Amino acid sequence: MKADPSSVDKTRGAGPKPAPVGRPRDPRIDAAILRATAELLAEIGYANLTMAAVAERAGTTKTALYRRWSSKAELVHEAAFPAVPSAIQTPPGDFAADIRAMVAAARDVFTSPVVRAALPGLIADMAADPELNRRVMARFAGVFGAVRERLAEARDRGEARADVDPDRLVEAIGGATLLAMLLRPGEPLGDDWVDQTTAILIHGALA
Amino acid sequence: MKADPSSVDKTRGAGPKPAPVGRPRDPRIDAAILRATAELLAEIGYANLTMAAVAERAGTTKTALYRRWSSKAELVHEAAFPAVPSAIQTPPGDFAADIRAMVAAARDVFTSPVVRAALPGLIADMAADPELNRRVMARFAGVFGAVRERLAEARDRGEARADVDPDRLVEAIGGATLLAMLLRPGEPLGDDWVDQTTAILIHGALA
Amino acid sequence: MKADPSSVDKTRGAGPKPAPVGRPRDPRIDAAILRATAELLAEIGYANLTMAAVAERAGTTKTALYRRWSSKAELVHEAAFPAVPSAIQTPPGDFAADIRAMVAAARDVFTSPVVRAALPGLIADMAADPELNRRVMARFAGVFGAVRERLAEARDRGEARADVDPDRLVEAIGGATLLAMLLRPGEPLGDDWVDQTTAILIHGALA
Amino acid sequence: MKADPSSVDKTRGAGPKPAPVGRPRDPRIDAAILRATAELLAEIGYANLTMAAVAERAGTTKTALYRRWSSKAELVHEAAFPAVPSAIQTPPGDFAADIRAMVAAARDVFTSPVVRAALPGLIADMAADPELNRRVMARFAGVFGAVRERLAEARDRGEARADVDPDRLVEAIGGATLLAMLLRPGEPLGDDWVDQTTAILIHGALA
DNA sequence: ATTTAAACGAGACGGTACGTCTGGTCTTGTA
DNA sequence: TACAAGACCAGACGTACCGTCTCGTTTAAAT
Repeated sequence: MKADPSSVDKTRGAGPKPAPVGRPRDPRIDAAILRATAELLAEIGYANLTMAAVAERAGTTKTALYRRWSSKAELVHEAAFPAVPSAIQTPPGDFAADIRAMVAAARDVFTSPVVRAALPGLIADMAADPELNRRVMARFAGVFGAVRERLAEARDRGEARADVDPDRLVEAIGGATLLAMLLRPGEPLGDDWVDQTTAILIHGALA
Repeated sequence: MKADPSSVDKTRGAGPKPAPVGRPRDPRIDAAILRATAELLAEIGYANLTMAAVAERAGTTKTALYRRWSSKAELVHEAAFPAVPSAIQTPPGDFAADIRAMVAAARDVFTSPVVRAALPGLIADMAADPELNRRVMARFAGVFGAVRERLAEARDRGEARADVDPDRLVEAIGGATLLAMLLRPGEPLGDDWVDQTTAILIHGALA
Repeated sequence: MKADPSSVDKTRGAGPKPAPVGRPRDPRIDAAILRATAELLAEIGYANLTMAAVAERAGTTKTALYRRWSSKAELVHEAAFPAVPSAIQTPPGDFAADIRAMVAAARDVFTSPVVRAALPGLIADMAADPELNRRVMARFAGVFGAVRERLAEARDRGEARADVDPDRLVEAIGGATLLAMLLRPGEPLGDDWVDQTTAILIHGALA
Repeated sequence: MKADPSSVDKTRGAGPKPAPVGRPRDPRIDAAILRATAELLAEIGYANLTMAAVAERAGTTKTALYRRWSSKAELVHEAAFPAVPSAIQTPPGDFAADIRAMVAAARDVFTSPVVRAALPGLIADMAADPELNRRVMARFAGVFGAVRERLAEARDRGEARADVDPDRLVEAIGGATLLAMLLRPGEPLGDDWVDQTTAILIHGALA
């Protein structure tokens, strides 16, 4: 569905020369479109965002948008997740701190104004378009890998329970954050929320 | 937003008599619409479902739909959640069993074909419409209350940790299930998935 | 290509009852669209006329236009030729006067501001769409018949040459007028033009 | 409007030397474009002809087209009328034969497959663009002059009626042919058509 | 041999109209 | 009053084409 994969794998070493022919795309237009999309998402939300409005605010035209992204969903997911943190920013050696950092990181990503505005609509589009689903998920591959890695290290140190499946852990962290965001439209998730959620994920609900 | 509350609480005793005048609604039409909506959701998904198509399959017209539901979202959420289990179906006294039952119940609700097809679109609409959000959430009030109740009982018995916030627990259970459903389009969530998720929520990730 | 033939043959006696069901079309909208089209043709010409602009001026929407006419060309031909004179307005018995009347009538039709603006574009569309061609020509069937009739009468009286083919006569009258209109953008065709053209058609160029 | 007049009057002696510097144009490209335009006109018509398609078939690019012709209409009129006969091919001294030759010449020009396909669209564009109108008409200046000349000679010999205006005669000949072509899409105009039309223009319709 | 200026292939760009689709409302005639 | 049917408003959709512009490359003539 991607109109042009070049923006994804610009420097994919498929050959010695990609031989770019014809007028090159204006990178300022790419940036202006993404910025306009992010602004409009925060201002009017996903449902009210139109390609024409994005084009107008970016100072370009619909044609230029569709040359780069094949649909509103493709554009939005790139504008909403320009960079997903692929590494956990805490020193290793303390698994409890790792989990808290993961929860906080998930909270930070999901409650940014742009993501809050984009994600519900994106979820709907992803459910209807497997290819889009795959592409969005690819953005989070780094996070998933980092969780998996920290969990393996903690297990080696004897810090983590052996029966904890990394995918289940990701689902629990990400799912709790996602649902909390959806249930509290407009309200932030404070550090106390992070603490409470972390407590359950670390010690469980049982005494 | 509800066009007519009568289909929800037909005999709400607000007064002595609502004085029904004119031709009464044909209840077969209500049923046909809901059935057509559920079928189409499973077949073509939320985004491709149109009110006109629902009307056609139900053998009626758009007018009849809008007389009963004020919007596509209102119709779909009623077709997708005809009945949400409001009580936990396990005998009390075993909090671990309670949690597993909750996870399994969430899994059962979220992975039914109709809910799978409807929920992503509903999430998008709910994010844009607080009133709809409120109405859908009301359907789950019973579940939330049940979780809260069981947790309180378990805490009284000393079975549950005192610092477990019931809202966080609901978010973790529902969120993990929701995200798992979204991440595995078309694939079921088996009993092993329930077991693994339950393990984390009961004992936590730490050794 | 006609979106709905009902506006053409509203009372075609195909059966005892057409049984009109559903909300009927608002005839004021038909009139407003045709009026807006004629106005815009005269103001900005065929090429610059857009369906959206017609809809806006008519106080309605594009949907309503396309429900009635399947394309810009279909709409314009109906707006440009609301009524083509189907009879010659001179007393019979003088074939020279008949021809002059025909030339003057052709001049009147072709040099009206709306027809002047519409015809060039219509000619282009007709060449690309045989069905449209047929429909436009049908509007002139009455004129053609009238010419044929007057010619036959004149021949019976011995006034007209026996070898004059009626189709050739129509082509000469209409063609000369059409070309004169095309060659003089914006300029009128006066009575002297009618006299000169009539002279050739009556007496020929030879002495 | 002409992008570059060089293709029309390459050696216009406006100055001592135009001093052609830089890479000269490839004349094979001029030819290929005109041939591709003529072919596509005959195949898909004026409305469906796009500059991109012409470029592709000619094995070149849009840039090369616009370097030579400033618009689709400019290109088409040059492809459709590569050469208009500027003189009448009959021996002088017989005005009736002159007229028949003019009618036949008009028929030959207007019914060639390329002109048939191009003219309706050109008429539309000419009506909207006076400059284009002027340029196309200039191609027919020779024909007009020839008619005028023959008419003057015939009048001097006493063969032609004195009140015949040459412009009216041109309009009658050209107009009748144009309209006949438009009214018979795809059908040829035979010699009998020429005879019948000539008869009216020579002797008139009156007995 | 080098410079220069324009032609060339390729394709992005702004602009604009197209005809379609959907959501949700309104207006008929009939039951 | 419900109902079937379908017209209505409003507005986004994605496509297509026009004519311009900007690259990097090639080709001749002038230096």
